[in-house]
Amino acid sequence: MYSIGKFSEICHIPVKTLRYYSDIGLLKPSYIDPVTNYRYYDYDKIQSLNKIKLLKSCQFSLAAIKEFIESSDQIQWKNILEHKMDELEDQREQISRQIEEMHRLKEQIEKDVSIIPGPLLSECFIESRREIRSYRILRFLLWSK
Amino acid sequence: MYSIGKFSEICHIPVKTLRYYSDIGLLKPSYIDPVTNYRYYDYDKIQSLNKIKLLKSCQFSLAAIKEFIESSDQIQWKNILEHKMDELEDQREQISRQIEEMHRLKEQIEKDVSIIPGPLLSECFIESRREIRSYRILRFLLWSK
DNA sequence: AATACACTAACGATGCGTAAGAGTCT
DNA sequence: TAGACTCTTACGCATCGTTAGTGTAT
Repeated sequence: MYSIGKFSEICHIPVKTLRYYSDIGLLKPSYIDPVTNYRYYDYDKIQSLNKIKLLKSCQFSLAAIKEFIESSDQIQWKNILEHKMDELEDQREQISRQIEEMHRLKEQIEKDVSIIPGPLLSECFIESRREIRSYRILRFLLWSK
Repeated sequence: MYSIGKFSEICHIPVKTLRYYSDIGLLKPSYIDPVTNYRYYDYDKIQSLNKIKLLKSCQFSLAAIKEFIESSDQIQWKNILEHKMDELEDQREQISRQIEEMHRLKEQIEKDVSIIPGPLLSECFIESRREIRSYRILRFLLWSK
């Protein structure tokens, strides 16, 4: 049985996090002293925590992780993993698009920092209801007060 | 001058968001009726909002966006963009790693769902202080109660 | 007795969504 | 006057970090 501090050390996880997991019922201590309320963790809680850390590293929410642990429906697992993988791939694509956008923006800014063109406001207005495409306008948006 | 509802429509942004931006001083209404507290927005606030949306789409926090708008130091901009791009690239890499991990995990689960090996607890313990590499153990962690 | 360790309670951060209840515009 | 619109206040979410004040183990 480890005190919360020892267990925290062993698992490389903040004490506060352990207390939080205890509070939300995600990882309950093996024993809680009824007098002092001190939390104590058994050896096999280490693997429970590892499971949580693994799922967290795959971006599952604590609520989802809790569900998984409580109901270990084997067929669900595959679906869940696949769904999460799709999500992650979407995220990756989106980030790629953001990076591209920033590249273009940076190039524009590097090319002529000094010139601040004044596009028609109506143009801005139109752009506001579509995707923003013109980097002349982008730059304007960024540099105008 | 647009009411908050009209402005929200024009800019395709929730009313609540506008109120929030107003509260934190990110996008102040052009005029606030001192009696009713109704917010009214001028035409040129559209571009201000576009600027915010652009920066938000690049994952800048509202606090950061506020700083940018308030202090338009031209040289800073390049650094900020570059720094943010690095951040985004790190994020993308991390997601890629997560996807890979999940692929392997899924394969393992598909290969033999029924077999739940029991690795030594000491092995788990060792793994807990390094990166988790063994997918035999991973699977164990996932499937054990 | 000193010191490290543990406890609870509560606020902070991020960016709004979602009521609830009341006043205002047209 | 009805109905749509707007206001403020406050809780909720996710995951802890960070005090603050107090009790406990060694």
